[in-house]
Amino acid sequence: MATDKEGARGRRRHRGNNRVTIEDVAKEAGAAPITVSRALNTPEKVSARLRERIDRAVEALGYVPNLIAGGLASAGTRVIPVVVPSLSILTFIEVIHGIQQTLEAAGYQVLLGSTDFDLDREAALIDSVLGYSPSGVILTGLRHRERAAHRLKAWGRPVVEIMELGEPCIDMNVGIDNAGAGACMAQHLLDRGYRRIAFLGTGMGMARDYRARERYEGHREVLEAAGVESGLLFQHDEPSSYELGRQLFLEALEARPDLEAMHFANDNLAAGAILEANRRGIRVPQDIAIGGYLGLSLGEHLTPRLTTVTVPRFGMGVEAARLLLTRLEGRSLASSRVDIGYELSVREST
Amino acid sequence: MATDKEGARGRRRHRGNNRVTIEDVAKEAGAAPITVSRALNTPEKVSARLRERIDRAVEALGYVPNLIAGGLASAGTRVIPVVVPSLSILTFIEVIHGIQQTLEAAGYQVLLGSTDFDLDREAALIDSVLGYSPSGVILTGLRHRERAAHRLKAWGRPVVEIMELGEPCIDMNVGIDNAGAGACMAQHLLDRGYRRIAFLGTGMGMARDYRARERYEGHREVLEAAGVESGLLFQHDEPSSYELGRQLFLEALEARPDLEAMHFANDNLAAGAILEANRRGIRVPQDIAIGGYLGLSLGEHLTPRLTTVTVPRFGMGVEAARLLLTRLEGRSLASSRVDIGYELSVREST
DNA sequence: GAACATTATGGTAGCGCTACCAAATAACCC
DNA sequence: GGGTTATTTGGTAGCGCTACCATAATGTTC
Repeated sequence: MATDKEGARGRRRHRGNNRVTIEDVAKEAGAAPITVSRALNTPEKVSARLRERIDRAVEALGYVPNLIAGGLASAGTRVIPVVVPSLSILTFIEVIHGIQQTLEAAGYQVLLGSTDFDLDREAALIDSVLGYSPSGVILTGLRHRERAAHRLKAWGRPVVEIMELGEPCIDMNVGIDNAGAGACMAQHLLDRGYRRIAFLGTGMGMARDYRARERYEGHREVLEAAGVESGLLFQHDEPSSYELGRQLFLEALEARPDLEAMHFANDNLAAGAILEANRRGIRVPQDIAIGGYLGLSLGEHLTPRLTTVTVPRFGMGVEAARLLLTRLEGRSLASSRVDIGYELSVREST
Repeated sequence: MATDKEGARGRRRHRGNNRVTIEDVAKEAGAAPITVSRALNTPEKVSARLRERIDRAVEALGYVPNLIAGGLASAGTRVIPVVVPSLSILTFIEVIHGIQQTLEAAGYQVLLGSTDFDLDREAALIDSVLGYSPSGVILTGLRHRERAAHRLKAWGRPVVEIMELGEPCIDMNVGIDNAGAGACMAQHLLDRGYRRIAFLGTGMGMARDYRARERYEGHREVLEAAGVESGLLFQHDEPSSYELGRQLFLEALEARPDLEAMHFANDNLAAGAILEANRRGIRVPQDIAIGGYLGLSLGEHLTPRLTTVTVPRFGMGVEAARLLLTRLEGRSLASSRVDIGYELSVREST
């Protein structure tokens, strides 16, 4: 019964990809392949009776849709590439976590790409991932090669740029105001009565993390407006680490023994500094005050607890994913730009 | 001159996916699409002259291959799903980093999946990612639902199971000997002269991180063999954090004030404990010795520096990716099981 | 119950690429 | 030069699915 017409199974061309196809399910359920497709993708368009038969067939055969084929036919796989500068920076990881959790719950998969802060690699990576016909893309930052930005705009699907906020963006933008965050900590240090304040960071050349530079600019403007020495900057160009924080701390202390406060570009550096201060018996904040940026949980466990500007990294990922999903589901967007905000967490180190 | 036969461009069916296709390149270069395909995938099979013309056309038109179409035709996208239990655990992140860096250099993309330590979700996720016709798969651990393991075996492409070592594995296996690592630290603590030694961990029920349980078993056996109290176990079921380390530390101290050493299931917990000891003025290791597992860089910056069992997390990712690539490139494998090893890093906390 | 709107199913074609095989061309040998 | 063997190129078909349209079944209205 129901002999295979037109050549039968098994005459498959390529190396036996013996997976169950939609056709197998259709036969099993006594329906057309297209109807099976509908039953899976838009169940409300298939009668309950048939749908049930199809579901049973799917179950019985262990059918798993070939998303590649589906993607080719409908020009859109359920993949969202997320392109970040580095996977060794905890911040990006936490953002990715938020993105991944939100997207996976909605049936999308995250494709990971990292650029090592190189805009050319970013452009190449964008080209490459567009080859997967993704449903949308999430990028880090607002600065990209012209070619990449242009291609993404022409592409016409949802694109979210994260981490920073500004004009122009390709499509949607979720981030925080870096200059504001830098200014916020600087203002706090001033309010605390500190006057000789340094900024300590890393990779702040244009090539690497220019967001740290924006924070520095915000910091500098506040100090300048207050009529305080504003150009105290210590920086290296290696990736952030506890070790680098330690080094910056010692260097700054040696170069300017009169410093009252240190504003670190991130909590990793600040933590390295506090840990070194602990080791040397330097009292924080009595001898030197220390402020950070990020809100890593480590900060709350140091002695003294680290004063920092807390940024909802996970939340930023969730929000970016939500924006993307909203657009993918065709719902309209209240705003295509979301300021995720930050919060000054005053603790013991300042 | 060369008018478009058969209906011309622009009669494209779906929503104007106006990307440049291989056909456009072929026309531009005056060759057949299949030849363009060859020029890109197996350049050595195309004459230098033609290849150059094609390369120029690719450049001129900004052609980017549609990997979805290629994947459908040749049954294999250059995607490697990496399935881990959680993205909030630094260890997995570092492993993923190693994998990602190695695979991306070889032109593969990492597809990220997380299971939240749920084997059913893992099985569902495996089904789902197989729908992307990936070139291979990397999984965490050796324990999976029967259905998932069976499906992957039948699938016939490279599969690497990471993090732990053992039998049976689906295909290839890169990891470390957890029981051995636990025993190693226990032995060290004994060698140091400590006798009342506790193990402190988290999520060690079968459902969650059973690798920590294996370390505990290794630890216990060593203590038992030494004729020392061996069942001292403190554990919670929340995810690891500094905070949890702090709590476990205090609980253990209260329950057993006579403890001489604490063996933590990982460095996050151990660091939380040391930081709390710092805060309370409890001397480590004089009052209580503390050992960890992982080799996080934080450990080297604590006071005292943390004695730990260092595991090459990044290296494990690199090795897993290498194994996979070796198989994908058709080269033969020295061994399908790699013990990545660990190293006892004796520092100040024991 | 005829005329229409609505919903449920199926047929066909094609997404863009590459496996397979056939044809054309170049290279080589007595 | 005829015959043989490499090398280079092209034609065809189809990977598994879904967009689009056509048709069939059902419901609704007066």
